[in-house]
Amino acid sequence: MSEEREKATATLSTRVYHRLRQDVISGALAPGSKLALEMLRERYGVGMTPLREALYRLSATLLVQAHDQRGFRVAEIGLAHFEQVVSARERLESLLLEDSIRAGDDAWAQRAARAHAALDALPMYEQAATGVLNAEWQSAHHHFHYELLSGARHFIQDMFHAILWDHSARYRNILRPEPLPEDMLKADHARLIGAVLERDVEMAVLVLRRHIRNGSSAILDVLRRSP
Amino acid sequence: MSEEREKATATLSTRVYHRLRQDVISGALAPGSKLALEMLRERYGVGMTPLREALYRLSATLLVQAHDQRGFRVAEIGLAHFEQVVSARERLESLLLEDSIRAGDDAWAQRAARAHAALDALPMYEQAATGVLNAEWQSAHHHFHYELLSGARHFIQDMFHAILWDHSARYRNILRPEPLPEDMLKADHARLIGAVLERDVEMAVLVLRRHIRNGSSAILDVLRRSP
DNA sequence: CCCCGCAAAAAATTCGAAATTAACGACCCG
DNA sequence: CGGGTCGTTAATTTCGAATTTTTTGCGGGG
Repeated sequence: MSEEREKATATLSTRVYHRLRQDVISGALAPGSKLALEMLRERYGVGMTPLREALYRLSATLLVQAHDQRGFRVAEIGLAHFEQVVSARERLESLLLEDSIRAGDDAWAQRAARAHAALDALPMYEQAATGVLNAEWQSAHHHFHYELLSGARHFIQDMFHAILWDHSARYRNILRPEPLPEDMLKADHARLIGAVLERDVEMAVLVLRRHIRNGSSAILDVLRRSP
Repeated sequence: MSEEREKATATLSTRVYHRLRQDVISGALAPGSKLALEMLRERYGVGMTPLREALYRLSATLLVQAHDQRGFRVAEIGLAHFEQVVSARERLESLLLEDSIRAGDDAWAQRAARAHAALDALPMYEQAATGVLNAEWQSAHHHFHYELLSGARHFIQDMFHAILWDHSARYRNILRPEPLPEDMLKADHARLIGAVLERDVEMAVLVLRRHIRNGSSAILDVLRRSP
């Protein structure tokens, strides 16, 4: 696919950007920690130039902060910040879902349905007990939500959504909240795709808002317990 | 001010970023045009490194597009794109204004009132006939709208708003639509600050939405006439 | 004892050129 | 005559070192 070709022709700058982004989101690079250039150069095995280019690109998503003449730091996490991420996601995703349902054609609805089927078939946790998320499930989950909101193309708002999603994922990865009951998520997703296929905007938006809030509440608990 | 100090310690990368951004917004660098690195290096009198860093930062705001292994281009303009910018602005600014009025304290309301007074005192056009916008007025206009929406601090949404504002300004600068009647804008601004001081969310949001639509309609006309 | 200023060290920034990749055009072959 | 291939040229990307700036540690007043 086009992804393959893009990877083949990707510059070092772009490849480092993706690895760096992943390391910030996963928590491998801790919030607030200094991003010493020499250390990163070693870590990713590249020169100064692509490294700095990647860091500046990431700084535009607020996952890292750039300070003139004093380098880069991983963005801090905190209750106030996360509340804003959740609130912005709830608002933005509601609007995008509404637009999608109104403007999306049948091909879109089918893509969403397929994404739901794929997600539904996967187990959420590696082993039921541990509460460790299954990487495949995470990817399918992201894809499902992405397809849901992609019925109407929104150049800019899609970018905003991607940024907010990354920030959310970071909090989940770092704070490792109480795992959610798999049944509840499955039910949410089923209701979501159901409402979408019936073109029931009101229901779909309601379910999505609750889905976002439910998924955030355990993280908010952790943040409120230990600031 | 802190601005002064920041300028003093700003890196070349940051200074080039601001100049590049201004040149894209003003239209000095035409939509769709190729950003040849050698040409830009000459134009801004800097080396490759800060230039590329600035270009990547701008690419994160969608004002320029980066293509791996084939350089950078200024983003295209078009009707569909502008409609999305306007729609996103209307939605986002409504939400931010609502939050501002609810959460903003008296100090905020006073800042907004001062910004309005400063704006109201300035003439909108250089000379009434030409329809050329007064640069001072533009800056005061931006500042007024920024203050209006800054009653509640929103790290991420504020960034989104800044991006949308830049895109809007670019269309205005490039397409040079029929100038708006100065009286109408003055009336909009007066109603806005009035509603804010009375903490009338419903009225303020209504006026703001119409203000955005009114300001966009002449630009939409130009886009619809000549794609 | 703390604060200020002054080196020395460390870190970030920037440059110019080398290495890599895409774009262009002439040439050959079907 | 059209389509594809191979040089050649032009452009982008990358590196390593030089430059500039911040940080750190130390000694001398206040």
